Amino acid sequence: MSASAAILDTPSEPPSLRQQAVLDAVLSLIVEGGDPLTMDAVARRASCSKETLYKWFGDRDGLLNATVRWQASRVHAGRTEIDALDAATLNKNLRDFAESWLSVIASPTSVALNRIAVAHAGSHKSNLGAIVLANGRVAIGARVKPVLEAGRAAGLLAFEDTEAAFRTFFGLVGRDIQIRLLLGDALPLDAAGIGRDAAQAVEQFLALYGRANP
Amino acid sequence: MSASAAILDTPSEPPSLRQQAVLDAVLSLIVEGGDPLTMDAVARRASCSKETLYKWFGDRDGLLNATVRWQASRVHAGRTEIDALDAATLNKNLRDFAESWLSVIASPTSVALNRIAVAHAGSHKSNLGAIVLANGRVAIGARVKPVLEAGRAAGLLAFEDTEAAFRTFFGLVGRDIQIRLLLGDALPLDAAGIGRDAAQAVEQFLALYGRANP
DNA sequence: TCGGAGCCGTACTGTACGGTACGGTTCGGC
DNA sequence: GCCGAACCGTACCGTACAGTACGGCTCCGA
Repeated sequence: MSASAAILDTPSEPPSLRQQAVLDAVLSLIVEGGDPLTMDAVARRASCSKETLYKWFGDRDGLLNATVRWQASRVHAGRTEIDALDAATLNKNLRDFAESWLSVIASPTSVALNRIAVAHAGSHKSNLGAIVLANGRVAIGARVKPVLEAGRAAGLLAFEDTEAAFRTFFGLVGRDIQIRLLLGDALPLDAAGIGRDAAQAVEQFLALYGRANP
Repeated sequence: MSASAAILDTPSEPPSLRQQAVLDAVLSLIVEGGDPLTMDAVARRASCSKETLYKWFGDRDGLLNATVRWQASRVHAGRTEIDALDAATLNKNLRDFAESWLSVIASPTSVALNRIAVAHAGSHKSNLGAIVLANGRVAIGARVKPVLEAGRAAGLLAFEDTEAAFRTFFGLVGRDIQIRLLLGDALPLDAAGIGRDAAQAVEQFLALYGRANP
């Protein structure tokens, strides 16, 4: 484990439109929470028969798997251009990453999906946790690290180990937010707050790893 | 929510020795993971009857609740003395906190218990998540913050908001570790590594918040 | 117009598990 | 030695839910 390909093994073909609708139904049920996610409930919500669910997704686990992948498939934001990196651009890029990451982990969908994956990781079989990890922490790492390295190449940052630098950044941004949300803490977090938090995290990161452009 | 008393409402009397043995059986089953925690399994492991379980703990939720509390009750480490705080002592105190916190979140017991609590927080009722939070993040906060404030009083640290400073410390120490472990990532983390990580986190924290003693 | 594929809705089966009931045993008080 | 309380082991009940079966509808291609 520990990282992996972007989408992770057993790619399978993408879901048809109807299947996407079913997966969206699953997502809506997951986010609503409350009653436990049953196949009956999914079939009812998606207006399809259970037989079809089993035909398309194999079993309950397969359905969850497909749902997590489906959600993951529409997160990946556009790649950022990184050349001619000056201090302001670096700062802005990092702030964007921080904001988008905070927005993601604070979203009800992310919280609900992570809860499912965490619970699943306990009674193992299948790799929900790995999928979530690959599309969360690992994906953002893959996008931030090139920026960090570009910053170093431009003489704006100083560090030895890119991974270590990224993990520090990750920690400064996320702090206790994700675990608190997962545990049900009602953490107030609006867009303005996220903006402020992101800016502070970047500032702190630059204080640790930045150096005046020589 | 958001913080709370040390043990959280409905204190009830402490479990008897026999009851403690039962709760330890629950813990061992939880940590072992694998098959889902059933009342039959608990009764078998603890060599007691299900009737007794229900008599003592009410229902499955009550048993989980008591288990989490029981585990929490034996974590609280001794209070540290904080007067005559010089730079070396502050450094050592923070490093101790960081190490002990990392050791906790990396322990199989913590991981398993947090998984249960996270899963529970989804389909709410009862406050497992709040209990875990109160005895984890909040408890360590309550112990670290006085040290931070003593450091500030001694002119070693500079910050406005103690809570904010602590959250930064928390983020620098924990980074992505807890979420990765919860999601089942096989993160290698031995005592030596924890020591190194803790030292680095403290160093970074002091770089952000420290100031030369005037 | 027909046949068949795909799917919906619903009814059904099997089983795992939470919770209860009860007989048998141990043990402390009298 | 006797009684009752606490508790163990096991059997039992009810239900919720994963997974299956099937009849009927729709749509498409021949």
